[in-house]
Amino acid sequence: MGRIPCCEKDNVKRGQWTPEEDNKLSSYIAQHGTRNWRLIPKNAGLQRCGKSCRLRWTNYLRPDLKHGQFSDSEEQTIVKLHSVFGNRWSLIAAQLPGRTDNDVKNHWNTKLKKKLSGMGIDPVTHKPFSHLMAEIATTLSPPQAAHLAEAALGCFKDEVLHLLTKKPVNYQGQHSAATLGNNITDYFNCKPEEKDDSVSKAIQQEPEMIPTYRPWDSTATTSASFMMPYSVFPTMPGFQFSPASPWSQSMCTGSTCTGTAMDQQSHQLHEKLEEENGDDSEATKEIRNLSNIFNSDCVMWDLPADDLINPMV
DNA sequence: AAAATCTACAACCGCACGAGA
DNA sequence: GTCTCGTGCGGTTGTAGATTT
Repeated sequence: MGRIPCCEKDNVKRGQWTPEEDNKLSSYIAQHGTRNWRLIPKNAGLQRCGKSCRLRWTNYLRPDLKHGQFSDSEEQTIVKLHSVFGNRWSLIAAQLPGRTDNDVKNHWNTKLKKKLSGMGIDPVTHKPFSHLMAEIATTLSPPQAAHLAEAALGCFKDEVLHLLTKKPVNYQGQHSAATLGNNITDYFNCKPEEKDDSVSKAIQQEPEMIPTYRPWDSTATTSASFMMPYSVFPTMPGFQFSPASPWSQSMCTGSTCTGTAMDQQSHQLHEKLEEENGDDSEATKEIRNLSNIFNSDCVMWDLPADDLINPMV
């Protein structure tokens, strides 16, 4: 025997709320409050389930709710808190005045999750994909690790193509990230039967390039040029993970991350970009944006307790 | 201009839990 | 202790509008 339903489903309206229904509900609650949701639709003259009324009120009609786009600081807060609490939307929303758990959840699922993925960060663990792969790879034999790397490459295909095509990489070096980018593009474009060899060839052709390339190097022009290699090829022979890419400064929780050194690198990168491209260039803005969103104080344990609107357990 | 696809967000569903009888 | 009820919560679905093809 299950629970009795909260209302008779045959007699209730479902779907979008009309302005008239909103008015009825709002004016009833203004007069009588929100006690006993089961009785509210009946007394307010609404053919709605009490639960539906409660959701409409809490997620949309409440006068203290904030409608509209999330600010950068709100997004930062969500990412910070999600890295600690996971999908505890109500906990996260409690720190954002005027936002509901539904708002936060929707924003996460539609925007922030993709944003993190596009930056090479696993939205579940908040670690760079490269760290996760490196961790997994330590338990695998070299052939298995190579297969894993290629499988991951396939997963990142869209993001990689976006990064590589959004801003043309313009670097005149034989051993460049751009060269690697071309090899990656070749990999995606080649026939399936050729793919087994293409990645390893790409790496073998540029073995000394990957560990020595630095984003603040004067030949670097875009974020795409250095984000890719570090995020996709950590398990490749001769490759050492560098925490220099913007997102790694805050989001990586591994032992390889050293905040002070990375702050300096980040600062150098900003200066370099501004010097080369101008303060308002798209590339500079993009780097600054990425760094600002996930700067070094973005981890939850760096948040001063006083900053929290509602105390956490 | 029309169809297809994508995006954002509102709404629903079912489960869990606490309070009170 | 247990049953019912009200509510909170997170996952999922539906859909309107925007964008792309």
